[in-house]
Amino acid sequence: MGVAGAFAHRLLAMVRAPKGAPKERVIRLAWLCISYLWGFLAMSPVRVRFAPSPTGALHIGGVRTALYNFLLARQTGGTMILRIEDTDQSRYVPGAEEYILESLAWAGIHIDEGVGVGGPHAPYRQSERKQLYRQFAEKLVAEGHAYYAFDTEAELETMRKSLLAAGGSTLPYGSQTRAQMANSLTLPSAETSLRLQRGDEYVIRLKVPADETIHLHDLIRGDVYVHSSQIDDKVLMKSDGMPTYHLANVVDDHLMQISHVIRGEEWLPSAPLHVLLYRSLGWADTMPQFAHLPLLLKPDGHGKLSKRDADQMGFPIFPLNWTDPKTNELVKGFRESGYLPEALLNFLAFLGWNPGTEQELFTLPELINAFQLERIGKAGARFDIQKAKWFNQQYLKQKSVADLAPFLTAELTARDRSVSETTVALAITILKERITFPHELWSEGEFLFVAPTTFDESVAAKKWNAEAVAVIRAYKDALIATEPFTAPAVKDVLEKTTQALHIGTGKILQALRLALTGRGTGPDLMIAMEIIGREGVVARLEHALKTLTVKS
RNA sequence: GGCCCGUUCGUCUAGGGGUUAGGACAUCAGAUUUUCAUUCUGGUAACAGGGGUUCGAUUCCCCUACGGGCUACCA
Repeated sequence: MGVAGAFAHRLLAMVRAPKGAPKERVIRLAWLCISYLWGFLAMSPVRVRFAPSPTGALHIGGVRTALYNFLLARQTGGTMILRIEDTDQSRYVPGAEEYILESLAWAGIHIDEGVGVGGPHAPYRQSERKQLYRQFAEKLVAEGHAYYAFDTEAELETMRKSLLAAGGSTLPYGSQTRAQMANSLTLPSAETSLRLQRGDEYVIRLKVPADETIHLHDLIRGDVYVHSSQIDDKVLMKSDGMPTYHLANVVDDHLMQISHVIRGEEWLPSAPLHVLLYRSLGWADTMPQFAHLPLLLKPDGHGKLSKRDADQMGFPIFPLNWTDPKTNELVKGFRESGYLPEALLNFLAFLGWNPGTEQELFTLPELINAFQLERIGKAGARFDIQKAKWFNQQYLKQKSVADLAPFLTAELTARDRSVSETTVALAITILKERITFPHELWSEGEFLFVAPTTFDESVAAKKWNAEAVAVIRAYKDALIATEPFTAPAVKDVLEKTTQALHIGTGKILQALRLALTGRGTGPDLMIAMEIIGREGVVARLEHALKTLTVKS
């Protein structure tokens, strides 16, 4: 619909345009048709997956990967699949899967099919698909594309060392070295079957061709070529009976009819291996398209953003709070730090992608509409929290008073304070323009409801002088009789008081603020006074006059 | 070390053979706000370097430098 509309619009614009010779126009028209036809083809429903492994908290780069997958799925009316890649039992972390599910739900990245929702290709947890992978691995062995290998870790280590000693650039296990190792290619077949029957530990390795250039077309990076001598005979099935990522990933993507593999750049080096696997399994013609995303880098640009950066850098990198089950250490999440999911998504979308226009604020539907894989950049993007904060502020500003009210009322009820709805609404109105996070409603606005117990020393030293004291003393007396006690009335009285004393209002305003709030800065003071109310204002002024002393 | 990918203001990026190299965040200054914040206006600020190709290169090609990724029976 959107595409058709845009097409019609441009067509119309072109026909109307007086510019260009007729012939030129025809060419341009043809071009336009071709490009939109291409666009339609690219818009055909897509099946994409987000496939994290439950080894800890999902980090923010993973959320971005999920987001890009999701955007493409929604844009094309396609399907977003969640697959859990839990083939490494030793790295499994309890709670991680639930964490992933909850994070995606919070972010608004909806899963159509997969863990948590089910679907036609269930199960979606790789540990539960174990038997499937074995079948394909055995098939590869039977067809000569893979082989059994019996080498122990120690033997592999020895090989590695000897290669290194020889000045080796050769892979530890590949076409150059496999002939010297203990595997079904070198051992007599009787020996192989004996070992297999006996229950010796073994792995299944892919037999990578010796001399071939493997081509890979990446939607983001273009054509990538890797020589097969650079790829080692990767383990497909581990000795514990589990597949490695490479096998499980390719098998599942094929079986689940994935059309686009959108994942981090760290997978680019093994992508040619995956191409080889698709070929060996006879699935070359239905191989998905690849798009390898630029990485999210640490703020200093050195290294990819990692879990360790979380609290060292002073900003979250996990979507939600995460308590490490081993260390019991709590790491704060974006949600708990006050980031709004729509702001985080908007920020994340722009880390490595942009629409090519000058619009920066995008709702989710707008992102879905504007997103294009082709417009994803190639270079790694540093993670800069400043911009995330700005996005958050923008989205927070758009929130209604009703949306924000709970943040304030929760704090108030926690303190057994009951405040009228209109007062809360008034407080939010003056506070919301100044804050970046919802919790700042309280940190910035607490004084509206609770009298200050301390005063900012530096402000007092600068602003609390004889003039201020004179004005505040007179003002306090005048306020006792002020009726009604509203912002305009209170302002009027203040102006009259200062005029009578021949002192500029501006000169004493900060002292007044200090007396009322304990601080030198804050929201509109007159409205604040209305919220505090006559009784509170007078009491606070009296307290301040007693407590603060004029320093000469 | 080897292989792969990359490099436009401090950061995210637009652009692309001839542009005053555009925007946003951050920063600085001014205006508004009788304070601060918000808002508005303006400023500082970038094509990594060297060779080609070309009338012309930031844009295309090569090399170098730098950065990143991978190099596990981890994903």
